[in-house]
Amino acid sequence: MTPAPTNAPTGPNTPTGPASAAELARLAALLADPTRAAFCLALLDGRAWTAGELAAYAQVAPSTASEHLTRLTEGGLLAERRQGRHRYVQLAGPRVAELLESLTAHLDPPTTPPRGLRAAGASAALARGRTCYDHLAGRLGVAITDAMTARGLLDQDGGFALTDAGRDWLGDGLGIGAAALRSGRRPQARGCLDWTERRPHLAGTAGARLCDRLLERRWIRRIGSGRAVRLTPDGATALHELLGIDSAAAGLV
Amino acid sequence: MTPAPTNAPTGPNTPTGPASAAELARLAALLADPTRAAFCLALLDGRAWTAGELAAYAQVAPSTASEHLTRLTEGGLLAERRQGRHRYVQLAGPRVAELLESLTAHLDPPTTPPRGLRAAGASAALARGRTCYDHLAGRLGVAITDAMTARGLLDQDGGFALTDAGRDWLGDGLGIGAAALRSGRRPQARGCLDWTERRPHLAGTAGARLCDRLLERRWIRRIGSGRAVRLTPDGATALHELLGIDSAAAGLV
DNA sequence: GGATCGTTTCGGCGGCGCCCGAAGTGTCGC
DNA sequence: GCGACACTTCGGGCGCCGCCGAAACGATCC
Repeated sequence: MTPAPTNAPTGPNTPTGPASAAELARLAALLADPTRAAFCLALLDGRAWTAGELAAYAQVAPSTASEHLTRLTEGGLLAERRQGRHRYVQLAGPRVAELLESLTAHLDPPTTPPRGLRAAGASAALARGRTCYDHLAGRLGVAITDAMTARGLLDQDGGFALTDAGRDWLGDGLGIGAAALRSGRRPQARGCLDWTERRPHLAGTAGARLCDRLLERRWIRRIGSGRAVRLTPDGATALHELLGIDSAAAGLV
Repeated sequence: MTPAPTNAPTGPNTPTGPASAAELARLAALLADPTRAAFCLALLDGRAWTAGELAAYAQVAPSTASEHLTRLTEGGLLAERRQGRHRYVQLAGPRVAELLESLTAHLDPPTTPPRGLRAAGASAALARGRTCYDHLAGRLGVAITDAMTARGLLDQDGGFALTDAGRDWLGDGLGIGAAALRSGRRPQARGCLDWTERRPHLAGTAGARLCDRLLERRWIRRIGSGRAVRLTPDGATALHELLGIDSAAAGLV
């Protein structure tokens, strides 16, 4: 007995669904081109790039890059700021960064390690620690997240949320008050899946403030102009005192 | 003084980034076609559709639908099951559903209300209550989420997580034990943004088990063959007893 | 003022991909 | 067995889109 198909053709292609298929397709099409995708991934470092930089990065003519940037901006994924003869663009906001994370998290295989000494060194630095839009990722981000969870500051069992103890810890230990954690509709804590570790690390406003604070206190520092960060000696001491993290054992240095 | 652009062209288009731009583009391209997007949105009801149903739904020839389904399946978004002369397809898993949610949540305007009596009636039923892949959405889903939060069963302040009280409540009140909530890497609680309410509702394994249980106990029932569900009189009573929800006032009936 | 640089607009080329109809394969009902 | 049905494969047509180079524009530097 094969059951006859019973699903109702509830509606046509036109806007009957949760959102019109046309809109979804239009959004997806923005990222469906390798060059535009490369732009967005580059901009995941959270900073503003000029049109020319992106063109060079993706190896296309400036005119081509210009057209792509216009599409991405009009599509709401990018925000632009004209300054003199430069066109600075960056991701339109945390929500766009989250969207890109969701998508990249679905890319099946962790990419194979790069060849070459220089590339390998840069890759290793990125794996140790980096920014992911506005929060920390890499082994550093995961280590902090794990330590916070182990100390009952973060709850990963029931989802991904700061505990009351976690909020106190951010306030007392790092001076990140409740006000700094409130920011519109953005969640305070959110899990962001890491592409090197394949494990979640702290994102949301708490993750962003934490990253800000660590940079302010010079516990971490940016390496060159990229998204990689390294732990300073002061930072290693502080993480040990605050969270009991052994930075050498965790492979953070 | 205009600062000179300082971002380093850290690498070419090739796989230097978090994930190769080509892979991201390939994934996005799967959803960049209106017909494929319509398929995926239809499949967000969590059930299996036949190829013919989807073709009729999206108003394309069977041959066209067949090709699209092959691409979506090979791309990892859909899972298929051949049964006799039918090809049943459904979303490949909760992660794909989450991906689609992330994308649809980014579609700017809540779609304008549909014209026509029949369409308006169906739309109103969907707004009252429906399934979203494997959990509850619409006013019903939001009302349950809000009530759980108000009663301290769910923590939305620090993120989105079940509290200890919440786990007890699921176990004692609904017979959903800790074992049922554990399911690989999937989070127990997760916020899913609603397209009608623009507010989060409970997803994750807890949301899925909760939906299962409500269907089992006949507290909710599917309307026809779509994704809309309605609250039964027994269900209204139970929700009032368990969560203090006034279903009439909440617009659930 | 003129030269330079970053960016934009335009034309044109090439290719991919979406679509359909027609024909073919396998399954089910009689 | 034969027809009906669901689906798939194949060719071919059409349109869109990404790419570039050339030329125009505006800001900056000298």
